Amino acid sequence: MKKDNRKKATIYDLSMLSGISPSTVSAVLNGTWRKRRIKESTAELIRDLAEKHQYTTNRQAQGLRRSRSGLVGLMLPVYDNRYFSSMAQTFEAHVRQRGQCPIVVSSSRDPHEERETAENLISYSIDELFICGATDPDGVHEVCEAAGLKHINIDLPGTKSHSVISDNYEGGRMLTEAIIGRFSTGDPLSPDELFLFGGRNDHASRERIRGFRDVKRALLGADPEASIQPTGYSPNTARIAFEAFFEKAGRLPRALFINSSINFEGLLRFMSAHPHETFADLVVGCYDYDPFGSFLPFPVIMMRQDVEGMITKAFELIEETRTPPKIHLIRPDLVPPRTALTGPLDGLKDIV
Amino acid sequence: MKKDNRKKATIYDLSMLSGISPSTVSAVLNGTWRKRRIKESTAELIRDLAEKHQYTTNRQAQGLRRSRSGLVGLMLPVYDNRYFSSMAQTFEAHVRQRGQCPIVVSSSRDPHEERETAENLISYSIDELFICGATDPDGVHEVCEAAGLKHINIDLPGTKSHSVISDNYEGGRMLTEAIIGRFSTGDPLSPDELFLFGGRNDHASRERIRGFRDVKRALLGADPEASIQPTGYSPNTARIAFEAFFEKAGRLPRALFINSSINFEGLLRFMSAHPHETFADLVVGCYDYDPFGSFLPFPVIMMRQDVEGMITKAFELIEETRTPPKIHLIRPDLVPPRTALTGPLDGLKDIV
DNA sequence: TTTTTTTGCACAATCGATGGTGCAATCAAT
DNA sequence: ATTGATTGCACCATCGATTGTGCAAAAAAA
Repeated sequence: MKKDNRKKATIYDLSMLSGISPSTVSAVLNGTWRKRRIKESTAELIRDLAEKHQYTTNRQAQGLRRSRSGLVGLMLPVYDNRYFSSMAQTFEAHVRQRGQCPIVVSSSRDPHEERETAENLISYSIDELFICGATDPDGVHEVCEAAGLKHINIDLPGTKSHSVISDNYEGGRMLTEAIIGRFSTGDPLSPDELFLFGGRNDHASRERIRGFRDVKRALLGADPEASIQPTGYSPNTARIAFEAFFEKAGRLPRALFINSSINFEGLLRFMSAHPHETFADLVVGCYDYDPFGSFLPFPVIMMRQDVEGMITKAFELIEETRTPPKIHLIRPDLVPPRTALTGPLDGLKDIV
Repeated sequence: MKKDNRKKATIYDLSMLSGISPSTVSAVLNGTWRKRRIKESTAELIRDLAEKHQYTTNRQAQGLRRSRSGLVGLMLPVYDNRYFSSMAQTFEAHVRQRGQCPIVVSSSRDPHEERETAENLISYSIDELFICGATDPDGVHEVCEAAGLKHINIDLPGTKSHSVISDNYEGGRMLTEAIIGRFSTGDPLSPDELFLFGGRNDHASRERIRGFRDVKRALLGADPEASIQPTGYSPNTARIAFEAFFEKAGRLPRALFINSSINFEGLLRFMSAHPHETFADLVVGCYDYDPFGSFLPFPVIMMRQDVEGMITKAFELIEETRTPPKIHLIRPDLVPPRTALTGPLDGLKDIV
């Protein structure tokens, strides 16, 4: 059945076998054959032959010729948390639906690696690049621009191309309000009992902090400078910050605004070193949603960023290259404690 | 500074500009120039020119010529849980360290999509394929074999190529023992109070179930057939199973062996519909580790599969194509409740 | 000085698919 | 029967990089 195993059949093989020219074979197999006035019967013949020999087009060659590869890139800071992994999952679904091939890579929040990654993807002639959570979106923009590659920022905005991001200010407000709302009027929260941990000096953090402060001042009347503790996006630096606070104050604040689920993992590390009682009256608000995080032994309010909405909008906006760069805000959703939301996985078939 | 923006420089451009032949330019830029006896000064000249014009090699062309692309593929069932996302994260680190480009795609546990995905990746001339958690690894093997592509199974084994998987039997045993161990001799667990939920009829589930039953019989003296409830790998089918059980029995079992963190999400969904008290005396053992899952309000014992170990072994074994297919077992680790382990993210720099 | 060896590079074919162009053969119109 | 239009396909250059081969010029050996 199989002729020469090992090596894939090419249009030249099919050409030899059928006595039809390679260009005609190509036209039949890539769908442009009607335009080229190829006979139906000829097309039929070639299609059968292709099927029989399990022909698949060599995309490297195709990409070289067409100078587009069918690859669509997503650059992520990291994979390993539910926000970014659902980003990858959602992105992939969209790309595949368009008949293209998703290629997801991470760049570790390192501006230099971000540029290198972009260069690297470009060398594969990807057709579009979605830049998610980049530390230096404008740097990546330069690289894309120089290569004439369509691109768009997600999660963290740039100034030189369109961006689709969460409405972090509103999200910060909503989350802060919700945290404060957990405390009864009989036992109200004082301004120095609500702290924000995590994040760094990026657009998202700044906006969330702005929302946090505005609401805090409005509802609690004050907002001591010390109540903001940016720790970067790493579990460990967050853990250290919690430990330091605990060391100094003898306890955790009653209420915490945690700037990302990654930082929340820092709290977990802290928790593992301290008894349950330490968290008896704790209320946590966390930016980012994690289903397991929502069910911890203390109330955890989470902000679910609308990943589906962001990706959808990004696919629209990436086509629009003429208008000046704008930032498109997508509203995140407040998730009350003990809530298990459905996610991108729910779209899949259940096979038992 | 920039000459002709928009289009990337090629070796032909550099050739024109320098008056040196394309082949020499190519040799210099791909490192084979010593072998070709190119003068050091010529090489220098070309390298400078390349730098100045931001030359990067067109990998499509290179791949076409060399018939290898520098792409290494990882096929995942899904992204969106901590097991698979850490798999992606770890895989990516390994591939990049080898100077290649990772390309991660998911295939939704659908045998047909698995094959199509493999075909698709092959059409991009990927150099190797890591097949993770495939429903039909042997089907994918066929496709790879026909294309002469090196490949290896991870997480779920095939019979036709090497496989690196968790020691699911031992893992199942360890987890079951640990669950039973949580119950004091004063209030021992009876055989009909320990149930296994989740998974399906795949190698991993079968082995875990085998371990579960062996330990259960040994320690509890019996193992009613009904205590195994495979639900497939979806949160929702698991939720339904928990609801059904609760409906019938009026309560949950005191002890649960949950076959994957995905199924654990089904328990979360169940939890959100029931008050805290329902889970007051629950003990859960979950195959897969999720840091947040480890801190739920009841004791959760988790099995952390050694992703780093599996990937490392897989990279070794994928080279070994002569020996008959073997299954390599990697021992997973038992994670006690309230434990926050470090993960692949901890390797990254902390930038604040 | 002549012959041999080495150095340094250019030439051209090739990887597989694409698409502009050209040209017979068939068919229709005059 | 002649001209003109249409059909059906083959030819060939091209995308950018790689690599086997060939051949002058320079250096070394005779």
